[in-house]
Amino acid sequence: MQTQHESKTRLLDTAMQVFRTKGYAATTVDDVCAGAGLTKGSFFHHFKTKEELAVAAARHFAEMADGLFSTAPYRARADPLDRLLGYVEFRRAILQGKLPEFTCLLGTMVQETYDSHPAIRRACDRHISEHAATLTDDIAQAKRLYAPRAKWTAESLGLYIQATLQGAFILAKARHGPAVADECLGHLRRYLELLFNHNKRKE
Amino acid sequence: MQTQHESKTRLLDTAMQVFRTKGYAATTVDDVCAGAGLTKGSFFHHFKTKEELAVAAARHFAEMADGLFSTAPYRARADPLDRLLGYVEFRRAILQGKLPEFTCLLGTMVQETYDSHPAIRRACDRHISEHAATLTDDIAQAKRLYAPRAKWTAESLGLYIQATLQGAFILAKARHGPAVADECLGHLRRYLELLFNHNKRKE
DNA sequence: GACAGCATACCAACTGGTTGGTATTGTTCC
DNA sequence: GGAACAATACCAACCAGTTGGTATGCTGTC
Repeated sequence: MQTQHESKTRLLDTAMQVFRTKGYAATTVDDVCAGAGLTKGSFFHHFKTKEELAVAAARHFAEMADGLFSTAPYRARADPLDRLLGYVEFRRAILQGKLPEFTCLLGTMVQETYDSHPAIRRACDRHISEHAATLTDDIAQAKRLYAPRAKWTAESLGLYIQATLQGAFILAKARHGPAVADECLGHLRRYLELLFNHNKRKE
Repeated sequence: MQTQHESKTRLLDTAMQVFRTKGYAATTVDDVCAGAGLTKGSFFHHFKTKEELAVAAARHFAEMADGLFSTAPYRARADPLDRLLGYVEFRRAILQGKLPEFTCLLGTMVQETYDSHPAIRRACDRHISEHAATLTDDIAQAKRLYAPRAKWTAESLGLYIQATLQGAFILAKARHGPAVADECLGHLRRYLELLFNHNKRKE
């Protein structure tokens, strides 16, 4: 009962890590098996194909991220804009770890697979969109309070934030370090502050 | 004389296209050969390894992009901020084509190779940074004119613009269409307008 | 201008190793 | 005893790179 779940979870954890380091195509099933300390026989008992593993890993990653952000301290703040800015700062704080630890599995995989593996593309799309959607409530509330007449939608801003994060990760990979990403998130924060008239707030 | 250059260019053009569609690891040397209408013998005459092809393709891509942007009509505008906003709008206009036509080879390749192929990572890093640097002059001039006291640097804003573009491409791939990317660039434009007090300009 | 000498461009067939996936046989837990 | 899980052994397809060779120039010399 536990072993079954544990083995599958171990495969998914390893897959997440290896996919984020080498990408989908370059990671072999053996890589994942070795990382999880299992053999191929076990692997193909849990997953029909490598593609199925990728789809499951995308879901696994999304669940992990969901747990991380929904319980983060900034979530307790009263003001919706504070929560939104808290999200960005929390993202910045995470940048301290190693590259494969803070980058996004979904963005990494969808780049290679969007044309050749529709199932993976769909999984990545759904989970990115769902994560972006976790921001829309706060954005909508903040908009009502601080920028009620603005023309943009809460949904599009949520996606823009995701895009900036994904792009920041790419630059961090290119530079082999998180410093650029931190600077990018600084600009993102400034954009949000300008959008919501952060300076004039509460005066 | 002509044949030699033409074959190599054809290999590079094909590589650019296939890499952008399937990523680095998933494209085979045979893919590139078939696309270029050549054989492996010819391929390995021009490139020692597949990795060397990737590095050359990155350079090829950067040269192509350089030609495209340096001759674009918006470059002729007198005001530096107009040129900067022109760049963003030009990027939006390009989104009309198919996905492998407007996405960035450098961002795509570096995601998969940053940890396993240092030479490719370095090439991508250099060409992304160089492209970002083509914006810094305009940004610095615009800053002097419209936001002289701002704390951010021209260089970091250029990189932020690149990050946003890269992220917009990822979302476009996930959604299998450029609409999201267009919305993202709308936000990016708004950020630039807010940063440079675009509304109050020339008053 | 013709011919030797040489480098470049290209090709078809092959190789050794890898990879996703399968078949079969235990093993463990209820 | 049977269902879930895991290990070993194996395979056919694939892939980066090699080999050995041909064709096409280009250069200098007489």
